[in-house]
Amino acid sequence: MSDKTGQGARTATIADVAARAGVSTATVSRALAKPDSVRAETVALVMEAVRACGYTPNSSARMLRTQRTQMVLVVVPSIANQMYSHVLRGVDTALAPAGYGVIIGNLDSAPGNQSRLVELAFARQVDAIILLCGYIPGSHGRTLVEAGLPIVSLCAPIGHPSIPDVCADDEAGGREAGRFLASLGHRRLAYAAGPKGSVVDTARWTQFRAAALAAGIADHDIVRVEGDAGARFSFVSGMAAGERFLAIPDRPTAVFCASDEIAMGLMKVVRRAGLRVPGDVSVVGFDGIDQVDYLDPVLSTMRQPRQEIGRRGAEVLLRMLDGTSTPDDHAIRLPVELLSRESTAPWRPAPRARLKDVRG
Amino acid sequence: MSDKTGQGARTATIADVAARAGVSTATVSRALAKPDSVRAETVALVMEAVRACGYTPNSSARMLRTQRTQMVLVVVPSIANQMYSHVLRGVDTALAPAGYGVIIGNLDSAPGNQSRLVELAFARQVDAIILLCGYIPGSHGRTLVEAGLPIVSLCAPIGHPSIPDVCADDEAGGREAGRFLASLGHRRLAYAAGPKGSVVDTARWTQFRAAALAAGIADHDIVRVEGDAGARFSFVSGMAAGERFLAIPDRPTAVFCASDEIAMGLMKVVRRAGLRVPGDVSVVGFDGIDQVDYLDPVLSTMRQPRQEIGRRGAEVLLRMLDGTSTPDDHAIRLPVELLSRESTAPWRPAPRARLKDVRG
DNA sequence: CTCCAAATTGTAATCGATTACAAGGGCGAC
DNA sequence: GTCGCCCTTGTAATCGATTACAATTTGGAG
Repeated sequence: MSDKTGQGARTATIADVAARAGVSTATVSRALAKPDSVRAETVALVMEAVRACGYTPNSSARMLRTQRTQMVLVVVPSIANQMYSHVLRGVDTALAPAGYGVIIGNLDSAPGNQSRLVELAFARQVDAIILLCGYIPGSHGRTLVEAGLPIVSLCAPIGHPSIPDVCADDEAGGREAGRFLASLGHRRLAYAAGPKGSVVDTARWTQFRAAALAAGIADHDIVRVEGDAGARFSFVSGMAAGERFLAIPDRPTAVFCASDEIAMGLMKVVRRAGLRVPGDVSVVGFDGIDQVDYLDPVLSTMRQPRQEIGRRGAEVLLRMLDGTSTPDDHAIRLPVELLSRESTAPWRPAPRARLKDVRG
Repeated sequence: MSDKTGQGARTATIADVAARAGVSTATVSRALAKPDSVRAETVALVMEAVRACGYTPNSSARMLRTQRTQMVLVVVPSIANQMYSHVLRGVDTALAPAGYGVIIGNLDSAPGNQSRLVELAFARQVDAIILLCGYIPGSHGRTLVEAGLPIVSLCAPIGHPSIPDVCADDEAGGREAGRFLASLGHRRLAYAAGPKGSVVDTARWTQFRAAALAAGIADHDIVRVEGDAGARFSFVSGMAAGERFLAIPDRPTAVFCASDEIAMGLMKVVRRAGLRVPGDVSVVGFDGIDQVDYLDPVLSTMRQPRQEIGRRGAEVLLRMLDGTSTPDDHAIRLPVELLSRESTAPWRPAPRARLKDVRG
């Protein structure tokens, strides 16, 4: 009764396969890894035994022996953010053919999470790391860098000497947004800000402002509107920015937002207040997330090459892993694209006056 | 010159720690795993050595020895879908305290992905599996079930004898939607369908229809509008449904949609055609994803307890893992909640006539 | 026929932890 | 003083693969 024979469907090991095929475990391993080094008939024999046993090599054993896990840790601030899920897809499509899998480290899922990520790296459960969070996670005085694994940072530059950056050209994006709104005839502009001090926010804001100044707009006609400090680039932050925007005395006629979510929040608030988009105020977002297509009006935005960022970043990482990395990899900037859609319109001076004329 | 001393920052092993602390590796292992079984001073000694070496146990070695990876595979149809990212968070919050990590198997990131997932399970790289996809992935004639790991299915019931289901009460949701719209006075209803034949779609549709009939609405006044077959519960499918809805001769005044994304697509199309929501047509979605808050009007919807589904599912799985599972776990249905917001309104018979009266 | 290189396969060490079992030491009871 | 038990620690086997090295076979050249 306590006999376990025949009940525990114990997984087959390489020894089982070897026994069945009448060869040594070394031969089985070779037949699977490099069939060319084994006689064709033997390979066939082994394959047959593999099939018969339903054998799949145990990955823990392989990892231990080879000292490689074929896994990459990807640290994302929030998995619910569309932006990151597209970057992730790009990462995956580049990594999969090279035999690497992805472990997602989601920062927003649990507070104590940071230390779990660090553990993962130090326990050698991954071979390399991709950061989408713009900083280097750490805990208990250790940071991810000290694990000594190859790291690249995507979407937000870190500027660490040993960590290549791959991201969209935020400076160009800000500049282009400034030029675009100015070219539509707007003379008073606002910037709905992201988290103050973040590299990304700074890049977009300074260049936006610079472009506006260059287009002849007065310094005091370019106002920076803060959002909700804690809420980063989110929708709720955009609503807060919207409230502040409405309170500006001589209200700007166009807003450049640090993200699409911010733009959505802001649009919601200003439209509730009775303003028309783009009639009374033009809005431009940043990112190009899918949701902007669902809006009415469809949001004009600076599209980041999300999937491309992921793909390029993964390629850089693969080069670091096989030692063929070049200095060119260290800082890659990918172009953004202005999508002019329905939330922006040329500014007509004194539209109300004209309206009155029509009526009168 | 070929001397490697001092350059390769080789990761410390348990042997290094043991040597430094002047004890055996067994003692180090015990001091870390169950400190109570080791003299306090020895523990202190070991801890000091651990700190000095910067030691973290190698997880591959541990996995091999213990035959457990402390990892769970979660199969999701698309990581970009908000619905799933919230379920994932629920899963993670329940799994993390038990010492389990999550590996996300994203079905939409690569076509050949299915076989990678199966490999993962057979290679014993995970201890258990959570399915969010509503079916059992397989490849090369093997399915995930055959790996012999504990499995639970979330969000969409599979009905497999060895796989517990945890999902929202779709039947109740459909029923409640039907009752709600009827109670608002609507006498002609439409259902914007999800993928035909899927368990989820069937449950929502049949119960919606049943509730409408029970409320005295005629059978021919309840029309099912198909979306885009390939596009599942998505926005584009909703747009297709919207076109078909517009083409209905004696057009219904309210639509119940199989998902929020479908509702968004449909709303976009019908509003483009000049109809007002909720003035001309009321719309109810299903899921309760964040994006519906961003809409104008805010969408009325049946909210699924997303995070709760994930949490409960993970708890069931943990019970299967430690052998304390009960039959009650086999099929769990969580209640949905009707969120009545801005996209639904009572139906006023002949509103145009009344409008004329006011003017006349 | 002999000899050497190439091709093929086997033997056994190895990766780094966990843990069963053995062994040593301390202490109280008799 | 001796015995036995408990507490603590060490020795060595083990998990399941990969791979360096050795051994054997094969085939061709001379």
